[in-house]
Amino acid sequence: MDVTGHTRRPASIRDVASAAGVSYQTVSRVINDHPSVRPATRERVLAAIETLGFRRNATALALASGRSRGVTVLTANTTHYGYAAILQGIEEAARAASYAVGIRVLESDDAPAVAAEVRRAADAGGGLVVIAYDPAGVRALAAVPAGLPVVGVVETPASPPKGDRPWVWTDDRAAAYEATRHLLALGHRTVHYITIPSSTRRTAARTEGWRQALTEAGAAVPRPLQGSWGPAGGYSAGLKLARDPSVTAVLCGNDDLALGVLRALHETGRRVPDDVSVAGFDDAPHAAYLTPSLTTVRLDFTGLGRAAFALLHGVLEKSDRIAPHPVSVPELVVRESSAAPPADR
Amino acid sequence: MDVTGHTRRPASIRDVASAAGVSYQTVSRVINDHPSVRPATRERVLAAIETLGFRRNATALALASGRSRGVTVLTANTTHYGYAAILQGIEEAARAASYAVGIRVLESDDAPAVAAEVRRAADAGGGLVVIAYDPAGVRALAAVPAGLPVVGVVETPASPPKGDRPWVWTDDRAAAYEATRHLLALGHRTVHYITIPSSTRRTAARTEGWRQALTEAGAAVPRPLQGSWGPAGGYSAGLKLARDPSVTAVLCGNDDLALGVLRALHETGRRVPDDVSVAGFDDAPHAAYLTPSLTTVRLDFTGLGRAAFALLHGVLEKSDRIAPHPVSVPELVVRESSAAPPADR
DNA sequence: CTGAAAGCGCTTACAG
DNA sequence: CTGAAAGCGCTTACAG
Repeated sequence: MDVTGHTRRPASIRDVASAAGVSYQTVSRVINDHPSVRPATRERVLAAIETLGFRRNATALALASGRSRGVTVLTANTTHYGYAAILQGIEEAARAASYAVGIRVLESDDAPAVAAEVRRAADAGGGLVVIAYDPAGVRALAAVPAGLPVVGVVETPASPPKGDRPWVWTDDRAAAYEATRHLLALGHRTVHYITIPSSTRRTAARTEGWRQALTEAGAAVPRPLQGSWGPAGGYSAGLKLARDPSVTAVLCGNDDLALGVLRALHETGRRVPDDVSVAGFDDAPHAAYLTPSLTTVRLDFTGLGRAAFALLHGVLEKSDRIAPHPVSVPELVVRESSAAPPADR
Repeated sequence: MDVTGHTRRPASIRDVASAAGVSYQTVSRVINDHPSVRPATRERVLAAIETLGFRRNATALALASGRSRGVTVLTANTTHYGYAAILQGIEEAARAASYAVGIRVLESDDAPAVAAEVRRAADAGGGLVVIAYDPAGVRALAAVPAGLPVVGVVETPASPPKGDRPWVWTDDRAAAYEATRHLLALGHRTVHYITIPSSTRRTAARTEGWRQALTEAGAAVPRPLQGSWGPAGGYSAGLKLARDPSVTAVLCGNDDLALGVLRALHETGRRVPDDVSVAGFDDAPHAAYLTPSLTTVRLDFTGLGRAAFALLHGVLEKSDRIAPHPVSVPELVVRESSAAPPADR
């Protein structure tokens, strides 16, 4: 110790051992809650740990034991609402389980670049959670080498995942189905759809749900418009739709797209919901405060993140029964932006 | 190798050494770009690395060398725009420097809980970036033990930081001053202010800038209203202000607060900007797409995150000259939500 | 230019 | 119940 009270080098189990008058193996037993330690010995060790301010070196633990109590999240984005909320859920659950969480952004969706990022993520040790909502993420999930513990956060898959590589998802099909049904029930002849950027699969679950609702109602199925993740994409898609006077209802892949659509409709003089109804996905924090407030489908991304970590935790700890982590069902939230079409008024 | 082509245990430097017919120290020299290795030897080692798919074990590297090429970000939040953008900037810069980034959320601002989180963050090894925009963050920054490399992302400080514990910040005072001046120049008699949650200092820089602009103009200085980080706080503060017919200009601590204020004014029948002007801070992605589009002050949080990492990198690598990382100056962006007050029309 | 030794701070068998 | 040994995969001096 120097005069400031800080040890130059943190105390190791050997320091604790000599302070407590035991061998360092005994210290190891105490900090690992090994049963076969005499209570008196344990007390002495605990006291030495306290006075020396000992903290077990996580790096040495990882090297010696071969496990690292860490998750790395691989994602193409950290700021869009869905991604950010998933990350929040993962961090929450990881912290509760005393896991460290790392984050690595996939800047490119170029296959070799993605593969390199996956390798670097694996270098951290521990498990992986890959957010596979976009081409980069989908590629990353596919590029994870066998034997590496990984959970994918995916769009609703066409077929269930393999047992050792679990996935989590929200019920995208049901979400889109509900939202479309809501708009049709208001009297709209059809519902136009602006998508978030698609991952690899042409028949995304949301598109399916939307199409199914239209088909069941005998409504025409317009061609979906490709949007982006942010308001700008909704704005430009909205300008296109605004030129078509037959458009009376627009479903948007997320609330930020919807925000852009609202703006585009405003600028082109189409009133919402009087002339056009708009609905989104997510129920992001701002959805309720827009004017008009936004009809949307609430998706529990934070819960999804928690579930992803719980699954990963299960495979890492090889617990027999992985606790089923239900992700809440998408819930339609009707607000001001949806109403009957002009013809019905 | 088994039939699937995956080694059970990853190749170590000893495996590479025996494959290349050299000692493992030589392998260590090659992977560390040590100059004194004969080119022919280097080639053989490189070839063995390639064929065995060797990757240096980061954990062992950290344990043996005592440095870990990692940053842990300590923050009370990961989803609000400013926090998320800072995190994005840190990750970007860290990835470019081949650093791993960890994230740990401060759920409580209770002093012992914060101290515990700081200790756990330190356990990861490497450096720390603490986002000190709120009580939890401010406490965390103060609780970082001496000797641990740390950079604080802070509100504009009253006095400059110590040399070995650098801070970064945006010019909050100038930002608030500019926004307030803009509103006064439009003819408003005064500007009401809704704050984001204050950290410890009563006289936050933004409040100072706002007050200074008012005082210089000889305007009355109303009592600031306490908001939150999200739209809900802006909404309730906005309802209060809407009851006062003398309120014609409102400055909001961030764009999400402004969104809530817009909603409150709409619900109470006060038109923006005809009756009341509203301005925010941040220029978040949605600000330009709101109706009315939002006058705001653009703050470069991503650049701030990059700068924070650059500073940390400097102290970790003990480079003599820490590259000055300029954070761009706040920039007023005038949009539809601000105009002359009703009296002047 | 290259190799043999010691050690980073732990854990995991193996003794007693 | 407790201790002595070997080892996790590297790096850092120290030899030659």
